[in-house]
Amino acid sequence: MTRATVTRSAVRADLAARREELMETIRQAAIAEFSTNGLHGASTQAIADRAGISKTKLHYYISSKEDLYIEALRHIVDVWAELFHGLDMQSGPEHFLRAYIDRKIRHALDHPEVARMFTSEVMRGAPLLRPLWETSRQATITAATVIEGWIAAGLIRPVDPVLLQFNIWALTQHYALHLSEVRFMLNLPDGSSLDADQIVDEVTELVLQGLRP
Amino acid sequence: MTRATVTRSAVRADLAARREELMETIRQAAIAEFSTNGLHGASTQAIADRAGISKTKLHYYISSKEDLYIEALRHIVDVWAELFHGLDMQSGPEHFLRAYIDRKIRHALDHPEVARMFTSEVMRGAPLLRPLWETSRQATITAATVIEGWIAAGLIRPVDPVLLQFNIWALTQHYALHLSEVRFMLNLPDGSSLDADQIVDEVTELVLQGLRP
Amino acid sequence: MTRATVTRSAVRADLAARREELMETIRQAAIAEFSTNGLHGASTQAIADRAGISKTKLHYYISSKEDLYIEALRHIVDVWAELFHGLDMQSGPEHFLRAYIDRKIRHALDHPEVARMFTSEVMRGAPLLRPLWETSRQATITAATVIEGWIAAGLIRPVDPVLLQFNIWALTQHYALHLSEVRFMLNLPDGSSLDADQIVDEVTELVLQGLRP
Amino acid sequence: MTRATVTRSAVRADLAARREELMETIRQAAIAEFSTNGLHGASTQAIADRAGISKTKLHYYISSKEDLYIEALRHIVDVWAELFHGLDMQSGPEHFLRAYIDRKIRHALDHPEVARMFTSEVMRGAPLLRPLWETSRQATITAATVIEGWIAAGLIRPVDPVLLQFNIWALTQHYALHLSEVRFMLNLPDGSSLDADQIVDEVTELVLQGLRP
DNA sequence: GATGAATGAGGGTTCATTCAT
DNA sequence: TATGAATGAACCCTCATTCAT
Repeated sequence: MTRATVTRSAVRADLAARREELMETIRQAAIAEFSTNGLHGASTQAIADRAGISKTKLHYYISSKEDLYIEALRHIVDVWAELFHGLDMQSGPEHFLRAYIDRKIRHALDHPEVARMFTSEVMRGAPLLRPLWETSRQATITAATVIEGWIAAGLIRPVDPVLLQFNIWALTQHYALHLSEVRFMLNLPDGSSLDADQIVDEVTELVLQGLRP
Repeated sequence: MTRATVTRSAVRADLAARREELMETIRQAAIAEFSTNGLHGASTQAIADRAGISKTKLHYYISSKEDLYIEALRHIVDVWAELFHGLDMQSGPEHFLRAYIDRKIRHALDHPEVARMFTSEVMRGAPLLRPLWETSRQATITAATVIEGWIAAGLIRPVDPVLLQFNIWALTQHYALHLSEVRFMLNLPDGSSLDADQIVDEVTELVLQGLRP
Repeated sequence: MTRATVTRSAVRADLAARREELMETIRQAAIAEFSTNGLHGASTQAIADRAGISKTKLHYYISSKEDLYIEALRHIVDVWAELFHGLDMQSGPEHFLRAYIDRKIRHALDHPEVARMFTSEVMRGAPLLRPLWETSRQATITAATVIEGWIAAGLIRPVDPVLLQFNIWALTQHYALHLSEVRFMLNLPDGSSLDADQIVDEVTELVLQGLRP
Repeated sequence: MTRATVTRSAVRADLAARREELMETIRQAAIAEFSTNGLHGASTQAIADRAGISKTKLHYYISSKEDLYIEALRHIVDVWAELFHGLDMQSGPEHFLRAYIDRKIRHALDHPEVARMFTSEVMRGAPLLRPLWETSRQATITAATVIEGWIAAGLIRPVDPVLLQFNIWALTQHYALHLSEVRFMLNLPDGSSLDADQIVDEVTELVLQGLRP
């Protein structure tokens, strides 16, 4: 390799890194805006402002608002899938559910915009999320089978294995979605964060006790 | 009263009735649009279309989009308050929770747009809902006191009385908010309705079992 | 009819008239712009300026730029069809062609933008004109039959009856399309009009002599 | 000359050739786009796409869109001048006109974009073509003198010598400009080519017969 | 010579709202 | 009460062009 080649490829790598960094900034800004105002309610101007760039520059990096929206959804789905990679349902209901609920609630409270954007899309009827959902459906079915195994083994009482998943999902997402309501009812100041430990505890106990055979 | 007076006041009453009827149509249209696209994403044109009137006529009957939004929120809060008027917490946890969960889930599944618009506003930080929330906060506190009584009486195991309310809220709202997701995961057709009986059962059992002392 | 009814319907008629007048103004402005810059090159701002209204107002009266363009094309096709309603091919080639060429050239020179917008669309491949062309095709076929009759009767020499129509079309449109070129080559000032009489004469003679059996 | 010099100048010549080749590609792409959408309607992006290069690269090779447009016009004018270099009007009207019409129509049908771009500019009023037109005007005047000689010699009937040129121009350009219309009226498929022989024949006969003394 | 990044101006169109009758 | 007309601001996005390397 000549020195020029080295330099050039180094420059190229640098450009790619810069670009990726900016794309990440844009994605975060987009998720924040979309989670607050929805696809139609969010403006590219607001996203650009939040990302600290001009609207023109934003449009240089995305192909369209809808595309950015879809890309963000895809990102969310990927991140959630990754979040539970290490968890093993074979370890039994108690161990698994403790770990799952813990991880899920903490992640939701750390990134409430993510949960909100997702729910916002689902509330619209999920027209743009649907193409990305097949994997989730498979995962749901697989999990249902395992849960049925738990029931058969007498580890938990008989429940509908799919509705159980929805119920846990509801409990673990709720605090991120309704942060403003929870804060208001608890008389907490606006920017304050909730007591994640306590929420994890309460939800975990409710579920585990609720499933006891 | 002269005959003319009678006639005139009858006409006036008729007009008022017509007006109220139209306002109700507009409110429903507004809730449907706001629940789908949020405050910023919903257009007065779309609301007018849904209500079957012209945009100009819509604006003749409302003072502004935001005002219509607030009015709809107020309506939602009122309806929910009314929904639980007959329920008596003094009847004990089991009886009360069975009735509450049943009524709440069925109402949510019958009017999913209502739950969605509410959550949409909450996810935004509830800027316009806050002024209407004081009553709810009082109700939450009152309910917490009753729950603490249940705990003291050994009717349920010790839990945080406010988080319990949130958890129940989460479980009873979730199916209305995430209808499209639930349908997708269960492979149900698009317009289909869920099995309310089953959901009520599963949620009720989870909560009651989860609270057993 | 009550007086109020009279007044109201009079007002409505007035509004309709105003509207039609404005639509005509807009159409003329549109044809002028489209003939100069084509569909893509013309801006709604320029059309609005030419019509003496704001861009917003223009968009209140049209549904889209493309729609306005199509509407203008339709108008052109209709006007041309009407232009030759009175002419009777049964009167024989000489009489008919004299009248046709005369009317066509004068109309083209009086409304050169019309001919230009049409040719502009045809040069693009006529994607938006095509749906409006079926009638013209039928008319071309009908005319071809009559011309074949002329040939059979020995009134004109044998020619291809469709190409003859194109050739006449070419000769009668050319001066409107290429006004600027003709003016330049003849050293005429910019706004000047051509000697229609002379052009009609020269073209007529060329065609009639050219067809002599 | 040293060997290094040879090499260097060879490289330079190669570069120049490459450059000229690319410029030709760009010019063709430009003519195609300008002929379809006009100066304002054509985008440098579309031209770059058609030329198979990036927009940035295109702008590296041209100074501006308008300049490219002018350069293309100049090219067209030059090509047309060259096209008739070999033709000698002194050979008399029949021989000359047969050759001219033949060459003109075939060239137009082979390069319809060229004829279209030219007419597009003329229809706009030829603002950018005018500076390139002086030579054409001289040629027109010269040709008119020759034609007047033909008339004086009784070779053709008396006609206006300039309008005759326009009429021939009209007939020989028309089929290239209105290809889509001709195809439609003749029910020919979209990409099909016309029967050049027949068109040349028909136009030639019309003109020669039309000029017979 | 070549290329990714950037930009101010402008593209068509819709917005919530007000005006005029 | 009701409605067509009108509007300034904002919408998403593309434009021709320049910058920086």
